[in-house]
Amino acid sequence: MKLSTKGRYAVMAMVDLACHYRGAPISLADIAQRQEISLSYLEQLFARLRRGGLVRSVRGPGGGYLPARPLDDTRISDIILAVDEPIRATRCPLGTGTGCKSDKSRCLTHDLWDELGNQIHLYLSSVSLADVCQRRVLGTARLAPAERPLRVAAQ
Amino acid sequence: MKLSTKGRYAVMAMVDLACHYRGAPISLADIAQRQEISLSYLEQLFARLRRGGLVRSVRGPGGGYLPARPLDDTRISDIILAVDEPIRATRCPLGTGTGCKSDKSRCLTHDLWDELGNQIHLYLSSVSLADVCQRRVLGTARLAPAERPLRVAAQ
DNA sequence: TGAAAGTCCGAGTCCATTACTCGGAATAAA
DNA sequence: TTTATTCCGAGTAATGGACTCGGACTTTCA
Repeated sequence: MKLSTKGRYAVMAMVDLACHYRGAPISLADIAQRQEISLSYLEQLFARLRRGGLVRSVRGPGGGYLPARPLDDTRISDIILAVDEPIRATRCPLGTGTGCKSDKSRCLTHDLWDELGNQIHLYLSSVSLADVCQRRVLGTARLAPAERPLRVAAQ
Repeated sequence: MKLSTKGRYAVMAMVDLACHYRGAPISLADIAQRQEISLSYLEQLFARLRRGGLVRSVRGPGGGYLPARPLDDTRISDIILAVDEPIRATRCPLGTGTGCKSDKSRCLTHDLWDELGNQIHLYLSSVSLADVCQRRVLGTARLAPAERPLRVAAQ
């Protein structure tokens, strides 16, 4: 789970789309203007989102993009995963369950990064587009841990 | 809280230092060899760690670095904060409590990133160097949330 | 039927950061 | 006084992120 501004742009755009969606497709030009993101860059992002099955597209005048799923069924983690490359294999391959490059002894910090990745994924998959549109975000941190609505993705 | 490979290198080095520390200073050359990080790069990282008060240095032959504090008192978040630049002010200034650039309506995703930053900091400040050295890392995720030892930094 | 509004696609550019290298100075132990 | 180390600043190569550009394709509507 990589965290770049690219992923943030994608989330901003998806949130904009979700919040303004009233049944008709929404054009990238609109989103570009509202969110102050360049149109061409948005095109790239939405190409990935479409391939990831998060949005549907309609071509021609009056066309644009629509959410492909119910808003409370699209999680923030889905968006970021669709847009960002899987982490690049540096010295210590984070995402992969495999051991580290130095075979001799297992990389001491490996478990740490693994677990951090889990935590991030856990949080981001507990928040849906609907949550963000309805400003139901900040509350989660304030709840007692037990009542926190963590819908963890199986996996 | 930025997450770069730079911060990961710093954590790897600090963990190496902590785990091998037996009272005598440890030279960067040793760490460089064990962790396969270039010596000069380590020098840069440790310059920051020293300025951040995380390590002490001893010059001359037999010299090197020592942890400045007890191992269970140095949290992973301290290391990353010491090494990484504060997040650069892009369109939506994450760390700052201020509003977003577009004054008209508050950036919809702002709270989300804020909260994610909290979550990351929360986790990384709940893990100490001692935890990593003694492989007490993976356990935390398995605990029920209530028993999770979250020592949140005041702030 | 054709112009216009939109998506689609690939290539290329610019820039900041990362991950280094290099050279040398300061310091302290042997 | 040699040598092992930290310290410091400057420079550099490579990488990836954040775009731009040009043009194709698709569909609506006048």
